[in-house]
Amino acid sequence: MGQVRPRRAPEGVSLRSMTQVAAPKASRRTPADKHDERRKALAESALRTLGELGYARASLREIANNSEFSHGVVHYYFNDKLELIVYCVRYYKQTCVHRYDGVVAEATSPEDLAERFGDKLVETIVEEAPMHRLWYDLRSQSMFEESLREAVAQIDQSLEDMIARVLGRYAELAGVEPAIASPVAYGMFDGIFQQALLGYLNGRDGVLEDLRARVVELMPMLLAPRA
Amino acid sequence: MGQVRPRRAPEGVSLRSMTQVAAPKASRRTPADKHDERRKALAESALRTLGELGYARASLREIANNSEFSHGVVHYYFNDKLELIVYCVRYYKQTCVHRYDGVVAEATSPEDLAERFGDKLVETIVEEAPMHRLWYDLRSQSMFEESLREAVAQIDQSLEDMIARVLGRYAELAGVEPAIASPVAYGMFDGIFQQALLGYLNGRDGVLEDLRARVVELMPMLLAPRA
DNA sequence: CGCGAATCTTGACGAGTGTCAAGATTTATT
DNA sequence: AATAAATCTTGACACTCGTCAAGATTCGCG
Repeated sequence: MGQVRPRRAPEGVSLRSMTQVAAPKASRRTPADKHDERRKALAESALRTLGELGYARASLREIANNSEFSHGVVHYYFNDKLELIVYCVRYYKQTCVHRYDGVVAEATSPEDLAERFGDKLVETIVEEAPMHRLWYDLRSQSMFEESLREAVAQIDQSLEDMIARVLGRYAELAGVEPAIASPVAYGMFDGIFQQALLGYLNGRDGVLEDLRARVVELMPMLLAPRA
Repeated sequence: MGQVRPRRAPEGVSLRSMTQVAAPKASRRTPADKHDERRKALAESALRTLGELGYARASLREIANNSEFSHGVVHYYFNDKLELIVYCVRYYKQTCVHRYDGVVAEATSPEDLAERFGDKLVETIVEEAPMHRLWYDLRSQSMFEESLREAVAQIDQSLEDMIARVLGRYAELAGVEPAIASPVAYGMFDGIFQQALLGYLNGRDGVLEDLRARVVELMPMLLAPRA
């Protein structure tokens, strides 16, 4: 009786599926890969609904309705709602972490980097506002829900690392050291980004231009004075 | 049929109850004041539960259970759950806005002000962490729930004004102008405060000392260089 | 094809939710 | 003290939720 279901990922996201977006072509399609692909497809579909309604208001039925699946299938691929949502946000945040890799690689001067960085920040607000508010929703929920904290802490760390790469390259191009440690830089940028996101969702005019200008204005202040 | 209940505050919080904490002693106790006092008592009680469980998980029954009221009375003083919660957060945030008035008034030097400010920030995390996470919860929810945005925007504005007073006095004591506009300053401080709050709730060591140090380190960077 | 495993659908269960109304109780007023 | 208004309790209604299990369907391999 019971225990009908086959093996499941023991917890969270399998290592392979998190560290590698595209499956290697070596083995054409193992059943384990199929399972992971299905999870991703479900996650991508769920992300739309989650980004629209947020964590608390997005029911599993609503998520399933806006997808090609039925509401029961969720429990086939995820142990519970929390695991689904953590998987979704992790899956999405994977791309966030590398959003500015091009900026870091291609910038030719400090000023150039600052402007490209500001542009990208504005761009992602316009194109992915629902995803970002979902992330802030999840992070806020983690302040109440103990079981969310580990995943949130990991994502936060990877975002901090991303900011550290941007600021590090910026300082390198300027030939100086950053004046502040990366946690501080991340906290600051996250704060003004969140502020801009909220303003954007509120329909306030000028928030995007302001964000861009603030980033460009702020970056030079984060550099140590020349020796 | 229906419509049994007497007059209600048409929406949100009455002006008098928001702008004045203690009722004037002129009229000893008008029935309207009694009504407001009861709302405040209910709000204070609700804030405990809301700070513990957050917006979505705190049911009206749970809120009432942790108070001297029954669950039905909520709808006597508030039109719905949303109105109650907005009232609660507004009620609490009133005190936040003036938390640093003493710091601004008593500081004798820029360094003194920065240290007092850092101390106060640390203090409020330790003493009122549940209230702060409730605020961040509500603000995140406002990204999804249109009807929360006006209240959130007002509170955000009053917090920005508070930061502007702190930074303005700091610059005044230093004899220079601030290098950044107040929205930027608010965004930054809010970001690192939120970061510290999250770390504190995660039980990470050193977050409070870090917050204090970061504020003290950051403040001088927000001043324009001497002319 | 055939058979077992994997996948998916369907329907239900129980718990919990916001809301509301009818009546009990308290308070204020005359 | 009597009457009306204000306040509070109680219990219910209609609904949604996450979860789960039993059965249907599809898939993959011999």
